[in-house]
Amino acid sequence: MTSLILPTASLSTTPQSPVSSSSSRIQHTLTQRIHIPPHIYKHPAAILLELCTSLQELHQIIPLIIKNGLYQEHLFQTKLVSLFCKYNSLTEATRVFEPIEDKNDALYHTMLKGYAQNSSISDGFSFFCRMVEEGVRPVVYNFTYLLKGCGENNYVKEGKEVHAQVILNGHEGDVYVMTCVVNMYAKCRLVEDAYKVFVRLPERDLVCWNTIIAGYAQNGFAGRAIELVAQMLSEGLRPDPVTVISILPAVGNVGDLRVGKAIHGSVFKSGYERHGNVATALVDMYLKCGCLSTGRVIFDKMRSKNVVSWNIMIDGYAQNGDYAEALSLFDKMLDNGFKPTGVTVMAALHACADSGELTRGQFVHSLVNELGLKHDVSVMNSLISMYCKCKRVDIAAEIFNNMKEKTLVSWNAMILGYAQNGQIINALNHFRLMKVKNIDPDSFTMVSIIAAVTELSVLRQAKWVHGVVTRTCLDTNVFVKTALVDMYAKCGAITTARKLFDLMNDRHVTTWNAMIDGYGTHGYGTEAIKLFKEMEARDIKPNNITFLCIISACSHSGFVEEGRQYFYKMKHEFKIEPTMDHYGTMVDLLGRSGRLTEAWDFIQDMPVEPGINVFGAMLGACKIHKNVELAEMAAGRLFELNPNDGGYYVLLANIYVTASMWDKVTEIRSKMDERGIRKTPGYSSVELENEVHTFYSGSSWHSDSNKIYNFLEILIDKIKDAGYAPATDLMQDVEDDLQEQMVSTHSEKLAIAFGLLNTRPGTTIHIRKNLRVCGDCHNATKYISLVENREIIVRDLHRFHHFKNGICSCGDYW
DNA sequence: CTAGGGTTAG
Repeated sequence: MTSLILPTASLSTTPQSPVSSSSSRIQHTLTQRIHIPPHIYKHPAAILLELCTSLQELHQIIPLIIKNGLYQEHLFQTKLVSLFCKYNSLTEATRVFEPIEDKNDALYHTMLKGYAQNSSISDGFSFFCRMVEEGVRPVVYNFTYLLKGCGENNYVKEGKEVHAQVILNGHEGDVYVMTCVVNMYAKCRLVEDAYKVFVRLPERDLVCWNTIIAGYAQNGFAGRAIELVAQMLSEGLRPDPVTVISILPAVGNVGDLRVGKAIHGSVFKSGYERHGNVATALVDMYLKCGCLSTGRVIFDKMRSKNVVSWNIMIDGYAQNGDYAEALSLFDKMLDNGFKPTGVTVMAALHACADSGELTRGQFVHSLVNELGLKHDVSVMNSLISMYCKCKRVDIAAEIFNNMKEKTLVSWNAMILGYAQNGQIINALNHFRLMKVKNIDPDSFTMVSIIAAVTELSVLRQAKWVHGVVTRTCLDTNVFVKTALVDMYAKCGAITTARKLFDLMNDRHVTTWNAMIDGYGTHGYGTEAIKLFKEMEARDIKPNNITFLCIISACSHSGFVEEGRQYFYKMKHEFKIEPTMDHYGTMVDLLGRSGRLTEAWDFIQDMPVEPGINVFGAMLGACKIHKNVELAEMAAGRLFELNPNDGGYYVLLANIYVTASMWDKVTEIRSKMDERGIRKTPGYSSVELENEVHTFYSGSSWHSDSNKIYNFLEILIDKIKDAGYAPATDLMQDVEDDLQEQMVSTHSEKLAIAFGLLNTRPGTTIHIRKNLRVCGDCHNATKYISLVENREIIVRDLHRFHHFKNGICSCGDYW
């Protein structure tokens, strides 16, 4: 970095010594003034250079220059340096530049421009220093290149240095270079410093006003930018298209439709709406303000749409969830012969991902290769996300592994993909791999990792990830903290979750949702309602998820009236349209409490076609309350919608079992055999010493199998003495004692026995089950918690059961 | 060589 420091002493004296003392310099100055004869500047080679458009063409022209003996001419040398710089070939430019013996000022200035625009900032600075040392006096526009480079690369220290040099060289009053200084500070996010320079300018023209306005707009100070536009108007300056294009994105970002419309009006009056980029900026503003149709009208009217206009429109639809329209517009863009850019492809992939359109996603993927966007990391990251969202983590992983240049975003996309597709081990392994490769995680990484651990629901891992978050200082991020609250709640540590929640001073709606849902799934309905009321008291606006959580919490606690009120409140007070999940939860609320006909009527009154989850909730309620008639009706509709889910067949069969309708049971079982539908095998897992042990019903593969079965036998005798009666009414043609033996080896019981055997007395046992806990196991676990004096927390498919002193937090209501 | 400001984004 020291090479970037400018030679202040020699420079500051430059204004006082207009001509360098070196004698060769005097000669150079003289040659510069030599008149260039027309046979040189009108030579066909000179004209060809003027028309040159690419590096290849330039290479073809050079032999012509040499053949005609023009290579030594200053005009050609300068032009060659300039063109090589323009086509990004700095090595060739220096190859022309260095051997020249009598370099004139123009040559130095050209070379400097090349370094400043195409190379690293330090190269630009080094060359500047060299130029000064070799006696060339810097001219004012030399500083503009350097300032631009500082701004683009966030080089604050160097930028300030150039600012000082500009003043030392007496250019303080030059509005051109001072505008560059203003721009440099604004680009370095020091917009207040930019403003200080701006206000001290002796004269302020439209361009420098535009610069400071854009500066505030780009740094997130939309209001201030709008204010400055007003001030500019009051000083008698009329905005031009650049002013409009600078201010509109800021207006869009804050969603100030009123100001946006006012600008639209003035644009219309001045006739700027014919300016393609102004129209594009207007479309963008309307889309960001959520006015899709207005944006579309302007877009459709545009005569000269460019790629950016298409990109904005496509992305606007994708962002607003209208994936079909986004993709149809993408097709239209291709039909109109536009070449998609990386941004287009990312918007299209976003639409494919969120609508699960794998086939179209793969089509876009093929375009990526055709368009030569394979080396655009952002595009590749979008491909990874698309494949993950479309559940093809395998393809995503292949892309990820083949990427030469991975960014943090690539890692985040891959880890999130693994976490969301249940590949927890892969997610954690990639997190470890990141560390090996010395890539520091950010808040996005941590949210994904926390989600993965939440899926595991192992308290030990939860504490580990919490530790990582603290050590990496990412525990200040709201999203990370919210994920932690959710994680602790889902790991059964509801008290820890609440402690973290209370420690937060910057909660997001999702934070409240996580906590309310945590209470709900643990059966703490009263706490959930209390929290909702606190939200209201603090004027925090609930969203549709909040209502889903609170109604579900009411359902789990049997608060039917309260649940109904929240549903009403959501629709009428908060004007939130219920989703299918809300309807499902309402059916669950009514059905669970025994109001079966009411639940059925609720389904009939739904304004939309009921989905699978709605009939699923109905069927579940029929199982609890033993209603065969309604169960058959719900199941009929359910099998029409989803004929291949084994779980619902088993549920109906069990309803028949309870009603002793054995012929119906046989009928269902043979139907399942016919259609090749199988029940998901149930399993329970328990964590021990950093290892997760999984048990299936009646399984004996565990190395401690004998010990577990012996212990379980003693345990069941013990709870029988306490009053436990095993369920023996589950099958028709099986003897009671055999049935008892079958239920006694359910996976939950094996996992609990294993947990008790391997933990110290008094330790809480955490069990995870992939299905809903069965009635007999629920009953047995209550007794076990009593006789063993242990707290047992079972997380099943839908909720948590906290067993303590012979009772369960669900109040036998699940 | 002969200067300064603007639009889309995971």
